[in-house]
Amino acid sequence: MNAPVPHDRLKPRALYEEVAELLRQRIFKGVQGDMEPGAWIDELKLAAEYGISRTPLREAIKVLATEGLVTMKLRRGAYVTEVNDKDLRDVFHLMAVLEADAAAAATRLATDAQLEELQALHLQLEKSVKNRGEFFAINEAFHLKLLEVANNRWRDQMVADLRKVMKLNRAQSLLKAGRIEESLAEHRAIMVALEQRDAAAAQAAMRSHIESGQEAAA
Amino acid sequence: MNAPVPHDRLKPRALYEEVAELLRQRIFKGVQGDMEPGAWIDELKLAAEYGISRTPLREAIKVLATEGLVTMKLRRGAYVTEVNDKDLRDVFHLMAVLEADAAAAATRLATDAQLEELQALHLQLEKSVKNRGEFFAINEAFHLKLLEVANNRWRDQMVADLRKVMKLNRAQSLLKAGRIEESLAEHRAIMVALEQRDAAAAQAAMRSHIESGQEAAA
DNA sequence: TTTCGTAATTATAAATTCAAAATTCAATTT
DNA sequence: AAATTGAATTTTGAATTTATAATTACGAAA
Repeated sequence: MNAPVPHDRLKPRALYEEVAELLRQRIFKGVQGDMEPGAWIDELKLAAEYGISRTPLREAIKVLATEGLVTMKLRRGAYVTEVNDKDLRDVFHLMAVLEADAAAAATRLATDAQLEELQALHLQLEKSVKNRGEFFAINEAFHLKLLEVANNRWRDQMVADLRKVMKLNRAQSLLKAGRIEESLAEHRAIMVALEQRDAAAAQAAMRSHIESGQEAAA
Repeated sequence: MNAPVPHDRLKPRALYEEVAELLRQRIFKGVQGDMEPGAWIDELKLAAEYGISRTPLREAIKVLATEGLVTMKLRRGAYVTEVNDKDLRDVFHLMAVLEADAAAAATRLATDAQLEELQALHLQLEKSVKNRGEFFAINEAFHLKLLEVANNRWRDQMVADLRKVMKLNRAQSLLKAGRIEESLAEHRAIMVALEQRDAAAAQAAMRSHIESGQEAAA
């Protein structure tokens, strides 16, 4: 009856999404040989390697193309877009601009309850200094919450795209010692500005927070 | 066997790109009945209508999904994202933030030659007040040139995506009389700030310029 | 020897086919 | 009569096949 499935796998996400994620990692981790910046993408080879057909692979490639990670040439295929240090700086800069704008918007839009939620997350963050993994998780939750309060789904999408690039590239966990305390201090400044509903201060604090993170990652 | 030859010549772009553009227009022009916000997308029907197979159609849908115009549900298909007035305001706001940032960056990065190019475009703009179509074309060229000078391809891509939404939605050509003169004055302010290499002034001028355009389009 | 043209090879784009999942409708049971 | 389960239909997701375009190589002619 039900013949044993040769390779049964839990598939929560769509296959092309999965593949897109794998490709992003290969691009940014820089698997030497193939998938390095400027290299043409061999559809057949990759499809064979992942054990899938070309269809979901091509769908994934098109998604990456709209994200700017690969460049498509008509009837020629796709090649990995070159992502150098300048690109990374540019991405960080946009992240700073967008999140700073979100912080400013949040000073106007946040309800008292939402401010308390942010405050609660901040307190959790203060308490998780020892646990690095937890710190990063809560940190991300804080930023996501702030974006939610700022209430602009188009900005959310943009930040998410930028985050994909940043998160995969490098570091993030390579933060030097002392950076966590710095980061906490910056978060405190952001919280103060939010609670005083000082848009300019919140914007400035968030911007310098992200730019500090950039330096720490370099 | 069946050789109806639906489309004969002139295919400069990829089919899925073409289809993506058609779908964008249908979404924003608001073809009543199908493709209105919230409506599920019938792949078979659309593919038949355009005389293509489902493959390029689905590729186009995925592109639109990463642009935020449609939302994909796993194993359920895609539906047209709802784009209401708030969305439009949000998009305009982000446009203002990003272009203002570009203007600020341009004050630092522009070479003298580039400033002259911008000045030349601005003069063309001044001279095209009578011809509305020409005015919009040169205006767009000016903004694109500024982005080029600001030199951040990730921002370019974001602005391009936002522009797609704005351009298709409506208005833009529905500018009320007198708006052109206003717009010119704002452009003059931007040019002055650029030539004085005053980042803050350029940023503020561009931001108010875009926000004025928003009001005019409302 | 070099250049232009044509043919062959290779890879991508699109269409068709196949499979899997979800929704709907009907039937049976409580 | 209502609710739940199961089967059938509909629709999406993936694989395979077919067609088309581009590049390269080979040959002939200048």
